[in-house]
Amino acid sequence: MTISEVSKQYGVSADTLRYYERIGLIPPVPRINGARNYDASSLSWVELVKCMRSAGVGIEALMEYARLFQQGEETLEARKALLVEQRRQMLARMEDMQRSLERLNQKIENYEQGLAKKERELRGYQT
Amino acid sequence: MTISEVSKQYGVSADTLRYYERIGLIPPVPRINGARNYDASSLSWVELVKCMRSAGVGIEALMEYARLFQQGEETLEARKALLVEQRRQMLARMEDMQRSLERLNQKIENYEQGLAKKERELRGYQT
DNA sequence: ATACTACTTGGAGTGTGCTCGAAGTCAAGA
DNA sequence: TCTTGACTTCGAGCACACTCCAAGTAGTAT
Repeated sequence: MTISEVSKQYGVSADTLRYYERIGLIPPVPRINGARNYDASSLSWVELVKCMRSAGVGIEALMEYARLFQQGEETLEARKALLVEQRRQMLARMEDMQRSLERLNQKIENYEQGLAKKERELRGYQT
Repeated sequence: MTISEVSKQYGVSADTLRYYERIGLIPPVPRINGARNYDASSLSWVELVKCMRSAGVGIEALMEYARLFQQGEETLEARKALLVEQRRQMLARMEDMQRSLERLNQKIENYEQGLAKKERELRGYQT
């Protein structure tokens, strides 16, 4: 799969795909005549990175994960610990957002009440 | 309330508080001898902005909200529409995170199984 | 052979959101 | 009166995560 095909398929720009590989966030993608040829393994990396990035996981953590991965089996524990820590942070962010969402809902409700009140007043003038 | 007190209370740096006011994200804070003296109204702005920023609402949207607010009652509808749109985006982000979280949970579970298997193998060698 | 297209690398540039430094003002305490 | 400390403004600088550009190469179609 060429880089532009991957770009379309996953909604990640070719520049970003090259960037991710360059900084070691995705392990080296196999080449044909120098051009990237994404295989199943590379694609699963792309998918993972896209998924984690969209959930707010930092580049730094994903770099570390890819680095550990390429060091082999002895890093299984460390990788798991990294993922668990990222999950903890993700949950914290989600709880934060939940609170903000409730606050936002409350605010919108206030506006609805305010607007309804205003409308009643206007009707009062008209009728 | 002085800027440093607000900073401590809300966990937002004084620089950031000045920045928010400067770009119009928080309406002008009353002064005493030139120094900011946060009143209840300013504090509620700080709290709102902190809450929304932490949930990923962009500076641009909050600037627009503050701008509308300062234009008075005729912008009630527009303000509500803005909040509703931000809620929509916030929900979308949360759903995205939910999916990522599930993916992460699955991945962690895989590691747990892999590690358990490895441990069984090791025990096998030992006993 | 020539042109076209899609790819390559390396490095510089961009947008967002702060964060810091310099130079100055003001009120309180020694 | 002098110093100390907290504040002020303005503008520059920084971190993160891309995004773009220039110059070059390799396979394909005419």
